[in-house]
Amino acid sequence: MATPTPHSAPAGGLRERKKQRTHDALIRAALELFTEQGYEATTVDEIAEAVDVSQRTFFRYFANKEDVTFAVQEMVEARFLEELSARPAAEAPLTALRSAVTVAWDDIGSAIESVIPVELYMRTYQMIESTPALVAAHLRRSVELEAQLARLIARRERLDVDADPRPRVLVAAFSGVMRAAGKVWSEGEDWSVSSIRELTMSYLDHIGPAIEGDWRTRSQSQSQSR
Amino acid sequence: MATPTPHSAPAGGLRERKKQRTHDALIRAALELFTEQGYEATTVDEIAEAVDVSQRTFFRYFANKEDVTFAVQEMVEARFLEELSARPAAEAPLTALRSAVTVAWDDIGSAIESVIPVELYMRTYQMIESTPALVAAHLRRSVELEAQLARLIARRERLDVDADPRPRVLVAAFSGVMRAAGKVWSEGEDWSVSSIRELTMSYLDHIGPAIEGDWRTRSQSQSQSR
DNA sequence: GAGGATAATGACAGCCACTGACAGTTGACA
DNA sequence: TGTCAACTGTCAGTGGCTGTCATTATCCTC
Repeated sequence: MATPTPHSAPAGGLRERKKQRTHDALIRAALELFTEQGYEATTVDEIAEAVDVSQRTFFRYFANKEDVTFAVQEMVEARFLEELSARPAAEAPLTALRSAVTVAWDDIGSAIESVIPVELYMRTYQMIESTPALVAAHLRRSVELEAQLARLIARRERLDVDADPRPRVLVAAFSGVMRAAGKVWSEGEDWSVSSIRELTMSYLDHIGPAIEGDWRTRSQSQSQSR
Repeated sequence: MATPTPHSAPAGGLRERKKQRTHDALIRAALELFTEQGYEATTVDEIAEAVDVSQRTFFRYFANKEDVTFAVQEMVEARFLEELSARPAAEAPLTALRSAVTVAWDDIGSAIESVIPVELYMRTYQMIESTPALVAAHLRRSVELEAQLARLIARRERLDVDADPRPRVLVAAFSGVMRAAGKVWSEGEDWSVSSIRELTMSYLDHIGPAIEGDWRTRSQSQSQSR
């Protein structure tokens, strides 16, 4: 269903291209169905049928129902990691993380547009946050990402991840804050990219001050009422 | 299998006690089987059979296979929350969290001994950390706990969780650090309670300093090589 | 451009987690 | 002791996921 529209000539032979098309079509169909009628209410058979392949074929492309849900997310993460690696060594660790996030959000469109529209990605994100089974999967994936981040940060700072706990500690705090921002965004009403971008940034700004002890001298905090 | 040994007279009538016994027996059987032969390699039928009830009955006690895995964990968390609520208002937020953790670890025995030996709990913890499906579930549960913690902290500090991001940010960072410690412990060789207790404390000590920028002036860090 | 090697797919059977429905059993309590 | 309500077992069925094998489609070589 729907013309695949091969933008620029995709690499590889016919076999390769066909595979890519089925792969992307499965993602599109799955996310469309998930966001419309819910994750659990959608069966793998439905997805397969929408793309006109057998259920068995679906499982040859994706190890399980969860995997197809996070396929796009994975592309975004790859972009983020790439950007982080490219940050100048002079930047402080937290600053580098923050900058990489900024860049990742800024060109999310170009990173995924060949597969799905950004708007569907945003809707998917919201659906994930409101589906317990997917929240769990999302978190597990985050933890795996954290491990990579910690290694990257450690390398930048010429530290040994196993000998010095600081990279892991920083990354854990960073990720926690990112998740908190994502959750608040998903419960809000502004589903735009800029919205989550701004929210993320402001949350990151609190990471330092929030550790200190005397909160009774209320210094800042913008209203985040939902 | 095995005598249930009702220590002190458990409350309620016979029906109540019988239910409690089945409940605990299912947990024991499940954790024993999981830690011996692996989570995925153990079927619900096996667990039910070990306790001599039908599979259907298992699902009347636990919503799913995951739930039985975390039943004990839940008791420990309840203990932790209780302790946090009891901390004096004068303590700084992070200090209160840290103290509550200390206490929780200190009397973990008394909290769970009526159901399983601490040693089995420790083995279960390791199994969870090395089983992807359970890691995911564990994380989702952590997030739910975080929400409660944030509310508690906000109350202590007389803040509105929805208006001021700091409680959530602090708790996110705290939880991230706790998880990092738990993971490192599970990959190590010392399976004792004191071991994870110490590791947790030392990780928490890094939460402040790790945020700062200049890591090249290596100040501390004990060897955590595995 | 025919034909064999190889990769992708479909069809089918089967396992396991989980659920709904209904009937049988057992503890609670008048 | 009899009645009610709670608890349990049995059975049938759904959906995620896997192994196997025959079939189809692309690729590559001559």
